[in-house]
Amino acid sequence: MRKSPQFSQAIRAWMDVFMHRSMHGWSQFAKSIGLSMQQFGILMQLHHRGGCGVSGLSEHFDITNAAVSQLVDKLVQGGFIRRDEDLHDRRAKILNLTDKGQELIQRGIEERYRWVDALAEKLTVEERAKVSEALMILTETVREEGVTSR
Amino acid sequence: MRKSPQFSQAIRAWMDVFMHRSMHGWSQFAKSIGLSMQQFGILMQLHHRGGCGVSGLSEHFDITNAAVSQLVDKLVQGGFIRRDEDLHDRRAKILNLTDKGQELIQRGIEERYRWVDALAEKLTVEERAKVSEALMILTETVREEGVTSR
DNA sequence: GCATAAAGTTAAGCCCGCTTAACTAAAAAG
DNA sequence: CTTTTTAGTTAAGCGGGCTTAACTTTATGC
Repeated sequence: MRKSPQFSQAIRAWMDVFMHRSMHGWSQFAKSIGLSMQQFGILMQLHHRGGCGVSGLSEHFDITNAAVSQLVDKLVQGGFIRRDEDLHDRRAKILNLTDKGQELIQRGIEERYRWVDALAEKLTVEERAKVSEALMILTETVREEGVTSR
Repeated sequence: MRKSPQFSQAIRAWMDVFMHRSMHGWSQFAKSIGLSMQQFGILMQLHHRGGCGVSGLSEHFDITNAAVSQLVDKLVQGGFIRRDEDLHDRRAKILNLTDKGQELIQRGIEERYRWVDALAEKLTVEERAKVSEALMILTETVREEGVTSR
């Protein structure tokens, strides 16, 4: 327990506050546009892993291909995603966000950022600098080291 | 746009990484103990706003009292929460986590913290100090100012 | 080439969450 | 004291997500 209780304390407090806001915010947003969290989750996943097949999603969400296929169906009908052909494997489909899908996610992200920007305005210039540096450190560390924890 | 693009950049990058991990982690955890996200959400809400009535929850989640009542039913049957009497208003119930419920949430939170602790170990001592300070600043700001964003 | 495996879709069926509507019980308003 | 409001529950019914099972189409291994 010598690994800096202060650090643990700090990051846990922040997680509490942040998670709570974000989770609620996302689910409100999804509901506001008439999407379930699962459907929205698929859009999010496509947003930041880029196009992938049905199997990729079913693995990530730990549900069957059939389930994904059905969810995808609704999203295709809604015009949020496209089923593109895979040129190298004619069995496979590559799922991609349409422009409409992209814009939607972008809008959601912007909304989520708003309170954080409001937060920024309460900080002094130095505080902002400190926070920026710290978050960059964290983000880099996660990305580089790929802290899996799984 | 003069309000520090660097700050925005930093916090957005972190949000991306963090949100993704956390959302996924929570839903896996809920599923692993056989609870839906909605049910789990109720437990979470009770966990950190403390006991409250049915109406409080229905307002927060923006669903009807009937829906909450039914969800609560399952959680009561599962032994996660209790319907206590309100001494000042005999119509009302006060919903509280049981010990089992408390432990469950606590365990979930601990699991969520694990990857963040793993992350801490990749940092140098100075980095940890910087990050601690920054997160304390953020958390305090949110809590004090109550940045609502709503 | 032929058997087997893999990617995806479709349909039937189940459970779940949610809503509306009808109801009970208690508090507040007059 | 009666009327109206408020807190909560119950039941019927709808739509959604997920699974299993059966099927089509394309790749792969021998």
